[in-house]
Amino acid sequence: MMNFVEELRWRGMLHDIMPGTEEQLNKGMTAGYLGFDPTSDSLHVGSLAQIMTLIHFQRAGHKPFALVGGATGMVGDPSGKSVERNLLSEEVLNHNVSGIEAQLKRFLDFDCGPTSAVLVNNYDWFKGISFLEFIRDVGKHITVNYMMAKDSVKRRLEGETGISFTEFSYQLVQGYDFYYLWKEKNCQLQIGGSDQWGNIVTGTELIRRKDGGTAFALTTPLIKKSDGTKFGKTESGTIWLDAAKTSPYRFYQFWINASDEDVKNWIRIFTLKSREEIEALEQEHALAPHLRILQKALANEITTRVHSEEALETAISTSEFLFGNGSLIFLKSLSDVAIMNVFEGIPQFTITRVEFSQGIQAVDLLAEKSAVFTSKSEARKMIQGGGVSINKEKLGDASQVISTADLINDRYLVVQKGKKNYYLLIVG
RNA sequence: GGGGGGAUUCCAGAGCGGUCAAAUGGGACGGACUGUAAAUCCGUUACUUCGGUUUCGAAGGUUCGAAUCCUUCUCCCCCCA
Repeated sequence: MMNFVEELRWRGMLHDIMPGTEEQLNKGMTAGYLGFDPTSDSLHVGSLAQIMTLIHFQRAGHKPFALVGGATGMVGDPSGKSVERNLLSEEVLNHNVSGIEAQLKRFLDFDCGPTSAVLVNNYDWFKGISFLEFIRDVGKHITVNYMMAKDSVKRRLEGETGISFTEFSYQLVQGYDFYYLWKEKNCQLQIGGSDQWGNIVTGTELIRRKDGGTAFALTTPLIKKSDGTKFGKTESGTIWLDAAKTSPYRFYQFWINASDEDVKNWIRIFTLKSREEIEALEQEHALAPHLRILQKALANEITTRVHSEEALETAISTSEFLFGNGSLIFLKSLSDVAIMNVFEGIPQFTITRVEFSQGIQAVDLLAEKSAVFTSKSEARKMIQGGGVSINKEKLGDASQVISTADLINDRYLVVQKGKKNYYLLIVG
């Protein structure tokens, strides 16, 4: 059985750990939990690091609880926030909780005997607790002085905007989660991101003061990018785990585009590859960096885990088609639905078949019938500059006539403005 | 209230009667190179049926001809009260 803490340590996934935690884990199977915030109906690549932590936890022979914050989500965690958050409606929250639960089920093993993962929603135990009960049974054990000393609270007290009682009490609510799971499920460890340390410690403190019990804490570092920008975001937005929000192709591209510097950290965090495997890959990568061996290894494993083997293959062939010398044969082999998938998020224009049937000059097609270009001269200039391709073939002449014979699957035309700007023209 | 300066094509900023669709720099976009990177180099950067057409704060005027001269208006900035 592997040593969980040691595993996190070499992967660079350990930020802070409470004394005694490692000893407890080495004693034998320990139950631990990690909470997910239902601020959206899907998890994103940022949450993926937490999921990986739980996967390692289970692989190390421990019992993971994945908690979805149906209750805490109603309150709002002030950690890392400089202003008061907007409350989500119950309806949205329920929707988000079920979306996240469905995703979490993919990653952990829920049927493997004693170390089976368990999914819990803190709303289940909070819904029965009255306000008076809570402030008598929980609030009594923690002083306001203690709560105010927390960084997340302190910063808000010093700031201009202040903090509502609701967000102020958040740490108690999360602290009670830990107490409840400790008491009812023998859950002795809470894992979280480094910003959660304060909240977790309130939990261990509550367990100590209320029942004289011992519980442990472990946090993972914030994932950084070498260029200083935020991890998990691109120009086009957050990278979600939900295929409907971020297509597997985009997801795959996100990892493929990792810089050499970042990929060395990320491959440790987001894959289950062993130290030896990773070091071997790194050596191979160093010999031929342009092959992007590390990025590919990372993207392949993670796309398969989050989506599927088939999704990965489509993502690879899509990437080859769009960036490499991928051929039209790939596109021609796809169904209409699959084509729409490949071109998801790419500007599309529809042209009537009548207009198209007698043939159309390239300039008119691109500037008049579609909005690839805003004017004909612009289109003409770029064609002359060698910057426009139709169906992967460079357009040599602006007056070239495009007709039905050029269509892919008798419906589509793939237009490229420069290398990276794709447009899909659909003849309908 | 008095005096002065300015408004130019995405931005900054030249031009001061024809040779100006307007220098130059930046940005953006394309090409080459490359690792779907950075740097570098090259090109494009009002519209067009390639004949022309509409642009230089707005409206008028002078002139064969105006971004450039005159008048009025609008808006900015500075100095003195």
